[in-house]
Amino acid sequence: MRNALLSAVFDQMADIMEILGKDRFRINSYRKVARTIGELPVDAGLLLEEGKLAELPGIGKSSLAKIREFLEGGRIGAHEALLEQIPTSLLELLQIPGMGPKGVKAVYEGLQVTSVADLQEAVSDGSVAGLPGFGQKKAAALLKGIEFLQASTGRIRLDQALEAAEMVIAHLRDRPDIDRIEPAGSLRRRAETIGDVDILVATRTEGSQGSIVESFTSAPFIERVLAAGETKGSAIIQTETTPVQVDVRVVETDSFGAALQYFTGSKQHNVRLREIAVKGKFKLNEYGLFRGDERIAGEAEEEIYEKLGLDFVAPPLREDRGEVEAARDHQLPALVQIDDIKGDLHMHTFGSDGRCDIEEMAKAARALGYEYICITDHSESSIVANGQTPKRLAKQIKLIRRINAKLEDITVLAGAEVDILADGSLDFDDELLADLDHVVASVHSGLTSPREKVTMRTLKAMDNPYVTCIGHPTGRLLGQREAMDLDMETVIEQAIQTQTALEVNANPYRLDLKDTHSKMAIERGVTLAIGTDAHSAAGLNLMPFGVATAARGWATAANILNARPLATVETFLKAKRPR
DNA sequence: GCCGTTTTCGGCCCGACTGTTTTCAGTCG
Repeated sequence: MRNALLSAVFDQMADIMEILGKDRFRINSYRKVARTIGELPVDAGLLLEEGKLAELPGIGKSSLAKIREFLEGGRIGAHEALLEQIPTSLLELLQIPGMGPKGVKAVYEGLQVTSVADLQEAVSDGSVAGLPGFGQKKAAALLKGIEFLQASTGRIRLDQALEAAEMVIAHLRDRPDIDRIEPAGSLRRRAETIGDVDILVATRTEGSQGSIVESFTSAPFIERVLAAGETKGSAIIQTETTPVQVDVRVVETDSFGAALQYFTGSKQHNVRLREIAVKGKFKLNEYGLFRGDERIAGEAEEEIYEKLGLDFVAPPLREDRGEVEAARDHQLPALVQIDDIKGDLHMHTFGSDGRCDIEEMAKAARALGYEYICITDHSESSIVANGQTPKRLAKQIKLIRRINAKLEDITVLAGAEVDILADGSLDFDDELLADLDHVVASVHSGLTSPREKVTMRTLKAMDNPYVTCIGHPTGRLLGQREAMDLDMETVIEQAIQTQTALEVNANPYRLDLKDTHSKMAIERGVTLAIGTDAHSAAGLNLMPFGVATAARGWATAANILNARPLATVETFLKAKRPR
């Protein structure tokens, strides 16, 4: 999609202007355009044609002209003019922790440093430490920063972030001087990937803040301490799978709510709130909401919103994607929650590449309080996943029926995850599919094909009267594989026309549909199915990641197929079949 | 560069930590 590229160009223009020392408000507006375009669930070119691009907040006349220039000619003159003013390699330096635009400018102008390698050398020979504003410590910190950058894998997945948070919380929890301890930041908002993990701690014990920070920075799992002050500690910790940066902030209990609000973000959401505060002659910071010197809210997060005239905004919505206006107008959705989920319609067993049998999955699902599950093993052409032949599937269907008759308190549906082949046809014929209760159709190969091709395959699969859901629609694997270039508008339209559900795959590698696509689908009236794609009984526990992603797409329980009782689900699954 | 139930001009969110400094700039979130 061109959006990502266009967004990167605006960000790069902002980066260059920062190094050049241009007006920061102007830079901010470029950043805002970059973010708006980057988050669009549909192609910017489409919106441009429809004349809707200029309606987006933060996109004015000048930005619109640049966007048009890019979409029509693949370039922006202003961007190229900026690029001519500095060596492009300088932009890499901005990635180094501790290196900002001013620092980049200083090493460039003072030492002719233009790359990370140059900087490393300049630190080693002592010349960086001699620059005005720099010194020995700063130089040493930069070297560490370069090492970190080179070792880091970038953003981490939700499950990895959760693991890091749990390690830190378990380490601190037993201190008697801690009243409350909770993850904040993008982890609390359940964003699809996490930069660093924020943990917020409340204490009412006088003078114990520094000691709490200290007990964090001296924990056994700490790899390197980045900063340690009276109220904030920052460190790299080693989890099972990856190093993670964790920030611990300690506040007094009576400002915990304000701090939780503040540190949960997002940054854009908070900016909106502080703007509202300023207009109402208040001041909002992490210590509370103030009118003059008087604190009028702070201990509870809910109070902050209430005093600002807003309904409480659940953390997954805090992205400045319309939630502030909706909170003001009392139009926020009642978000789907994990307790709404009544079943799981996507899982694998020994039948293909799962590691448990049908009964084990059913019992684990029952322990989760589910009414029903559906077994959806792979189809024949998924050879690496030990996909089932038609014969094996026919046998499995009988087995499922037998087990279902035996089990109490839970219904096991028979299904399959059927490959969508290169021409859009399916791996099983209709006769076999007709024997199933639920058919998840998924693309597993040729994900890098052009937009027309991957879209055609998906649309054609939905035309099949037995396909009840499209599994992990874009096929992305976070940090590993790009999403297919699906024409999501058309896919969503087809999902409505054919009464096919779209999956929100709950696996933290996938989260597919992602939040913005889920939102778009829900706005058009598509039914979503949150599936874990579990390959073992433990995999069923991934459901909360899917629920959070759907909630980030503004989903209510009514939008979610598997939040409905079994009878209603069965009606949906039969709706498109020939009668 | 964007934007307007106080504005088409004059604003545009807030504080902690660090290191280099004698009062603060840069970076980060």
